[in-house]
Amino acid sequence: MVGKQVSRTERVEETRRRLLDSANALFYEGGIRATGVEALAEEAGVTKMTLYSHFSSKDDLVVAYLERRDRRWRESLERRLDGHDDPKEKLLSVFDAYREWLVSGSMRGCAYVNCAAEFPDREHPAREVVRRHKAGLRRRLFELATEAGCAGPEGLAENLFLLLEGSYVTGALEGDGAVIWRARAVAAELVAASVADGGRCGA
Amino acid sequence: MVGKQVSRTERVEETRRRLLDSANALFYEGGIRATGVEALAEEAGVTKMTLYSHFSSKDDLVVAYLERRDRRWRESLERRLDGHDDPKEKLLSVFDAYREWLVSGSMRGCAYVNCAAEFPDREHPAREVVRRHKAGLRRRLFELATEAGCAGPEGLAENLFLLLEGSYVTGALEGDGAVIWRARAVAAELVAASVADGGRCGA
DNA sequence: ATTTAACAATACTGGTCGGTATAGTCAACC
DNA sequence: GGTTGACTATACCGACCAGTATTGTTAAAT
Repeated sequence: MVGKQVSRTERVEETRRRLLDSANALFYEGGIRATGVEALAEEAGVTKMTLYSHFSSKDDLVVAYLERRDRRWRESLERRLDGHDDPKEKLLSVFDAYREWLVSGSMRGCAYVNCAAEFPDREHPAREVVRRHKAGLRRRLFELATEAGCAGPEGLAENLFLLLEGSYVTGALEGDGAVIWRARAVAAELVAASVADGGRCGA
Repeated sequence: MVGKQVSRTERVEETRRRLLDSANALFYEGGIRATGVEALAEEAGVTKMTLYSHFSSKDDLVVAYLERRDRRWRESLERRLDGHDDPKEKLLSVFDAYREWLVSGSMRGCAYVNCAAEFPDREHPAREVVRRHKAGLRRRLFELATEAGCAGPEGLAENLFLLLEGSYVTGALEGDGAVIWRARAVAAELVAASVADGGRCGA
């Protein structure tokens, strides 16, 4: 019946984690601009003052939210990739990961595309996170395409990237992740062509 | 030196047009939520009261803005299509139209995707316009694919749709429309394959 | 020439926003 | 066991928001 001793830093980290959890839920589902700091704090079970003792401003929290979401997405993707041996399957399983990521959430689409829609200013700190996220995905696709022995891996990676973006956005708009399967099928054709004919396909 | 006589209905239509012009500029460039009705009215050179005599609410204006933008996009697209005879070129020129539409504006991306990002509620009246817009593009692609004699025109149209969405979003994020050319190149491969092998490509 | 209606000008409502100030509570820490 | 600091509670700030009410003014319509 004795409550476990909790250190101060543990408490701080726990509070910060809850705040970021709330940000992830409310910012993603309801939009960033539409979500007030008051609602954020309440969802996290803390007061606004506590929020501002962890983050210097709402923008600061927005950046932290996007960065953590990016980190979690990468981890989720890598776990998925680890489940495959064939490099071509790995490459295509990115589509499966995206579909599951979309369907398992509230189907609000790409947090980074949404963020760009809400913050037109390209110099906004959040937009830098958006660029990093997209660059990260592109790089990973390029690595996977290279490992799969695809000819013209940059071009192929770029084409797969476009299919991912298009199907993710569309899936979100319609509330149906099935369209990502279609994109995957097209991607499979592109990958096959890239292996077969020396990368003539759009490279 | 005699000012031209202007009828009352002409004046009303002119005012409404200016309001919609302002909405098109400010909503698109700065985002809908971030743009206040006061700023809208000022940009149009009228007062807020006048705005509310033309539109019953901001949402009402948002819907009108999206609908007019959709109408104009369709007209612009059809003009582009009329410049081509070969049905396969017509199909691919949709990509050119999209690229020019993106580059000629303020590179803020798809107004409908942005709208969906700003209004999470799928029942919001603006979201209905978004659905109509996307459905319209899909239908047109299907018609063009059919006219081009592509096998499996529904599947091909869907694939081209995904490439358009992906490249348009990406072009907007990066502020560079060139990526749409890449999507066009992939689309050309898909179209060629669809004509050649009876629609095996992702259909 | 009178009526009518689209407009300007302005002030206002009630609400929400991001962010701050102040005072007090409680448990980990040394 | 006293000190520290993470936290609560609450009130507040100025700014902005969507939308309304009121009172002109002007020019087309009749």
